[in-house]
Amino acid sequence: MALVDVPLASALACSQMFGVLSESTLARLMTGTTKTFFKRGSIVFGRGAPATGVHVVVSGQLTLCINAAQGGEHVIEIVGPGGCVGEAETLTNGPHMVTASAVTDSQLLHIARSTILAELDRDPLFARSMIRDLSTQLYRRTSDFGNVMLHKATARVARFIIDQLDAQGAKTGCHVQLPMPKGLIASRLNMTQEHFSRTLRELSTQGRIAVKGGLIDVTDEAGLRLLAA
Amino acid sequence: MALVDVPLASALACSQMFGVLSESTLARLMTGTTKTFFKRGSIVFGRGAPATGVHVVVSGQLTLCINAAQGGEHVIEIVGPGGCVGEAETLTNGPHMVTASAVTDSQLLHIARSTILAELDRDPLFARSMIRDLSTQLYRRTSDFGNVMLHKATARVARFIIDQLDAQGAKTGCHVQLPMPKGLIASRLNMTQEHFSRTLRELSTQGRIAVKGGLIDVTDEAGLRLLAA
DNA sequence: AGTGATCTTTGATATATATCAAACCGCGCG
DNA sequence: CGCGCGGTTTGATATATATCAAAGATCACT
Repeated sequence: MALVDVPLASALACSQMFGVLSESTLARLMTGTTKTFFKRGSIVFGRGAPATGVHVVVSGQLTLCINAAQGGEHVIEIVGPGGCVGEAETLTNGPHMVTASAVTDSQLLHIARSTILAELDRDPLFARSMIRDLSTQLYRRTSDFGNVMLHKATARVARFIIDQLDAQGAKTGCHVQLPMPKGLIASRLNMTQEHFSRTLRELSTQGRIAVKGGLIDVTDEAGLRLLAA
Repeated sequence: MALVDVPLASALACSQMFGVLSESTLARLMTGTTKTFFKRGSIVFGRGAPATGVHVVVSGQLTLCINAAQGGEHVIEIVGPGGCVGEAETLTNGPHMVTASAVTDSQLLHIARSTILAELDRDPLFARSMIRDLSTQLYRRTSDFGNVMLHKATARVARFIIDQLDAQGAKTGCHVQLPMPKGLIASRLNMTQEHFSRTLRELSTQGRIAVKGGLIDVTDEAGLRLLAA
């Protein structure tokens, strides 16, 4: 698990949001950027804290959890390399509504709020990039919301597997590697891990998938897609 | 229910998003703006349709619904005067994921996609305004999402009433006027209208509220806030 | 290889919420 | 005035999902 020490600029450049920016913009952004490292399980920022800026994931994985006063907590998003967290809070200057934590050891970049704001005013291209990023996130969040409201657990699980299949591409054939512990995925799908486990079993007795640990074999993709719709 | 025929510019200017813009920006935006009117129950845009631009609500009310293949449908947002819909889809150029329909007769403005895009490039202030709007929406959507995932129906109802109370301000004392038929509110809270009805009754036997038709009397605000947390 | 610690499965049970069916109400309209 | 109709309430029942408890599996680390 050795972490390659990627230079700041190229690390920024391979994220969705910052990849398209000009050299000079990147240079100015780097002024307010610091490298940070979080060990697996540690908290990047907590609910209620003021947003200090945007975090970019260079390596590792973060979860965004929303947590109730009474200890309950739910994963609402899983962010991998190239992803950003904290944009909305940084821009509205509201407190964080979610807690971000590192699922695995993670290398992040932190870009200070003031740097972001200054650069938004300076570079229209950056503003456009931010607009694109926010729109995409809003679109996805809305889609997730609808998915949870509208579909039953089985359908949500089917959809999740299909999404993973599409995301991991044809390179794996019909195998899907679950990107994190099942408990977290369950939470992301708004169900308990017990229920998730049972649902997986149900799908496999139906012959749609075969589960071996964190590896899922999709044996009836069409049927699964049907369930997911 | 006579609709006042407000001039375009002042209509635009009283929306959150466009209110801060300069005269000249507004003038250019108006070039691509048309007034539209939708009768109660009619559809402004449907799921799957390409986004043609942004709609601004001048008067009336819209619902944004997400609908399943199997006919199920859920309100995810209620938009009143001054609000905007369709930004995310217009900007990502993806198809609409939600269906917008008029709950009451509604006067809208439609600003064409190309006009929006052109003006974003031209006026940094407009870009900033858009960024603020998107961030706010993302923040709110996330909050709603968390609310649905994390809290039980009673808590969601309590929260809704509290939100309405805060929104309608001190001017009404502790009365809240429900902004639309209970069935739609129930859907917005991700529950059936029957369940909503029962929950309201439960809250009222607990002495926290008193319901008379669409008017709710908050008799124990503190207790309600506690439930909502 | 052994050994905790974490993750996962399984079973029994409780609870929240949906569904179906019918009655009820307020209200515009003939 | 009565009639019909959308919206609301109520009751009985079904289903989905959570909770609690314990056993089992997996995996990092010694």
